[in-house]
Amino acid sequence: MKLTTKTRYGVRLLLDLAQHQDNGPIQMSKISIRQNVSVKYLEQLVRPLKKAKFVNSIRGPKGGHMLAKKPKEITLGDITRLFEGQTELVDCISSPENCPMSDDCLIRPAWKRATQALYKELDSTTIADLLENEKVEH
Amino acid sequence: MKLTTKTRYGVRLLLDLAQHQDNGPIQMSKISIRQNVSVKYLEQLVRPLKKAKFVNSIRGPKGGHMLAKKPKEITLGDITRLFEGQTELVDCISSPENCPMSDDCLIRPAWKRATQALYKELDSTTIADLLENEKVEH
DNA sequence: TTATATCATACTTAATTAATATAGATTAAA
DNA sequence: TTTAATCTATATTAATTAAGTATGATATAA
Repeated sequence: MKLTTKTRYGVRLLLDLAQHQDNGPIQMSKISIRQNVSVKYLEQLVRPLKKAKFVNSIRGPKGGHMLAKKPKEITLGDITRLFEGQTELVDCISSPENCPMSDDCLIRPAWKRATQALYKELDSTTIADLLENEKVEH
Repeated sequence: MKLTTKTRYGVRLLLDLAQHQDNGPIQMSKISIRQNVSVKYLEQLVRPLKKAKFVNSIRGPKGGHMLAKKPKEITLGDITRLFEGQTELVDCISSPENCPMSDDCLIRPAWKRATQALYKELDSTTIADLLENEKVEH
C-alpha cells in the first residue's frame, strides 16, 4: 500500500524541472544534488518520462532535460500510472481472470471504488498545483 | 500500490463469518474450503482480528469463530489499517523525520490528500454494504 | 578530438510478501 | 477420556519486487 520510490522520485524530478524551466536544459547532476537521488537512478526514471512525452532531452555538453508539457498538464495520476506496475489496489480489477471468484465477488466492486477515489484525487493534482505552494526565496 | 493478501483475505474471512453468522461458530476448515485459503494462513489472520475485537472464538469441538461486531460496524478501512503495515501512500506522512526535506516538501501534502481520499472511501464501506449485493441462492 | 552529458541494458543486493511447517498448549463436547 | 477444534509462537522457505549499481555506448558543444 505504498508508492514505489520511482513514483516519488519521478514526481520530484518533474517538479525540479518545472522549478528550473527558465534556466535551459537541466542536467541530471544538478537534480541529483538538489533531490538527493543518484544520477544513475534518475536516468532510469527519465526514460519512461521521455517515452510518455513529459520530458525532452538534449545530449552532449550543455545538454540536459526539460519539461515537454506545461506543469498544469501533468498530473500525479499520470506519473503514478507510469511508474507503478499495478495501479489498482487489487489485481482482480484489471485482471479478473486471475481469480476464479471474481465474477460474483462481493468485495471486488468495493476495491474498485476505492481505487477510483484515489485516482480521482491524484488526477486532479498537477505539477502546477504543487508549485503554487512554493515559498518565494531570496 | 497494491493491498497485501492479508488484507484481502482478512475481508473475505469477515465476510464469510457475516454470511454464516446464524449457523453458530464457524470453523476455519469451512472458511478455508469456501475461500480457498489454507487454515494455517487463516489462523494468522484471525489473531489480529480477535485482538482488535472484530472476532470472537470458541475453543474445543463444535467451536469456531463469530463476528464480535455487527457487519455494519466493520469497515474496509478498519481491516486495511489492521493488516497493511504502512497505511499511507508514502512513509513521510506519518514519519516526517524519515525525510530531511519533508518540512518544506511541496509534494507531501498532495500524497496526504490522496491517502485521505482513499480512506474516506474505505471507511464508508462496511461488511454489511458488501452483503447487500449478495445474490439470494437456492 | 576531448569532455560532457544522455542513452540503454544488465546485474546485484536487499527487503518484503506469502505461505508452509513445526511443535506444542488449551478447551470442551461427546 | 478421547477427540475436535482453537490457540500460540516461532521458524523456514520460496518467490517476487524494489532499489540501486555497474558497464559501456552514443551524441554533441567547444
